[in-house]
Amino acid sequence: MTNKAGAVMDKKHILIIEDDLDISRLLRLELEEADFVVTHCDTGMRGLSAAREENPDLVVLDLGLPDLSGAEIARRLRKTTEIPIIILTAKDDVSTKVEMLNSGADDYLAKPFHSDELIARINVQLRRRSFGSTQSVGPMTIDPTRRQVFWDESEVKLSPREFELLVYLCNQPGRVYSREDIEKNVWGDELPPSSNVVDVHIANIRGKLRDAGGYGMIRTVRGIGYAVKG
Amino acid sequence: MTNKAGAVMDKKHILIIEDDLDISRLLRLELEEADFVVTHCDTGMRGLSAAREENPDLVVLDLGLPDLSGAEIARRLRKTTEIPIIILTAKDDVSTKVEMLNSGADDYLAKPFHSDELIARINVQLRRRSFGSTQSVGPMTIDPTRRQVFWDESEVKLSPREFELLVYLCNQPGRVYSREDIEKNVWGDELPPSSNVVDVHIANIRGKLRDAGGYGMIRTVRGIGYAVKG
DNA sequence: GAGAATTTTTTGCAATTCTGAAGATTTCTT
DNA sequence: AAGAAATCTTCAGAATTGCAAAAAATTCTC
Repeated sequence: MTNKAGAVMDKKHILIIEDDLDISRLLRLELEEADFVVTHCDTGMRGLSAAREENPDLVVLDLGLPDLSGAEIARRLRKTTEIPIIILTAKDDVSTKVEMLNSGADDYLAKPFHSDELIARINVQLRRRSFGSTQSVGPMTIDPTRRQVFWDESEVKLSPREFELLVYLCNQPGRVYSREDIEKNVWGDELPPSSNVVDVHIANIRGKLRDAGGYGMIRTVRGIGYAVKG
Repeated sequence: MTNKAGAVMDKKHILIIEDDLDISRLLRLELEEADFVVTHCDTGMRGLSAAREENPDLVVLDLGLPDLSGAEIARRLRKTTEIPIIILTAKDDVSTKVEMLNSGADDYLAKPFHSDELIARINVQLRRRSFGSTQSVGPMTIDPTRRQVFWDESEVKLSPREFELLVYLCNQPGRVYSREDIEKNVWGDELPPSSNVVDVHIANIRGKLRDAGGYGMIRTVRGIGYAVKG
């Protein structure tokens, strides 16, 4: 998944529920290669609790697990969440497909499959959901689709520029962005040569975060620019 | 374009873009059997304009049309709408699949296919996007089949545009939709560059909701657009 | 085709946000 | 510790954006 300059994009988390270790190991490699974070469970029960606890962005579910049927898992996942589910299986008959899709699965891929296709289908599902899931930096949470920032539970209301600036800095928490970088990416190309807009906005963001109880989230790097805690 | 106020509209509308008449005729039968309303176009250009005018709920797109490539059609559809697209084709190679899915298609089915599977996959797409039956956002209830909105128990009478706009915002409660998104998806055809129709309609909806006792349902996000509480 | 309802555009106003300058403060260097 | 450089704070005018009311245009209904 490529990344345009300025966009917040953390890695998506995929949960694999699969009892065949050879396949799961291979899948993990392929998906990590494609820049996903991967968790693996080898039974349905463990998968269900993992889905609840880790809140993945998508579940890849193998049919034919030892403890629970795939349809059962899909239905129980659907009851509590809307996490997209992609079924993976050796069975390729229409009735199974239809049953699974009606049980709440979002896609169905028969083995043997090509990992490029799986990745493309994963991306389709992720594309459809919230365009950027919430990102957390310490106790601060940024939700790009809602355009909201929270410190712990309380909302920090930012102006449009302030929001974009903070999102930009959170692109890579810890990384120091120069004023030049910030001006180019948050303001565009045309700013007067000696303007302190960036500084002023940083100060305003700090002020608003402080009102909500947040200290020391943005670090000044003298002579260079700013960075958020990483 | 959209249905007139009061018209019963519970059947979903599918647009088939397919140049092979045998297949399209068969598809129409199967889909109508499954209780969909079906429109058919035999070229890409006609398909694109039909998609714009008729605002279907889903597009079934055949690859290998005489005038435009499937990827081109998918991309152009995606530019203006979020209508789900299912690709239908004789080609079954991975690279084509990946290309199409990356072009904005939501699913891909290789011929020969079983119509039950196609219908199941259509339902998966529709399930995600629209609320078949009534949907509630807080004390507000939307009944798409009756085209009615309620605040608690009392009906809020909205004009067609107002209704469409509210339904669009309720697609993903909480998500901020830009004015551009809203214009493209609710109005479709290009509006004059500096029109504030969206704002005016939002104001009208707010007014009508307020008359029924509903406050703060639509949030303004300065510089971007609007979102319903979620 | 007249009148009503709806949609769109226009206009003016109010509120928010952005910006640049100037002075105060902090940090760094020697 | 003093001087220099960088950064922070403050604030008022400018620019942008959203809102409301009403007029104009369009569409629908009878």
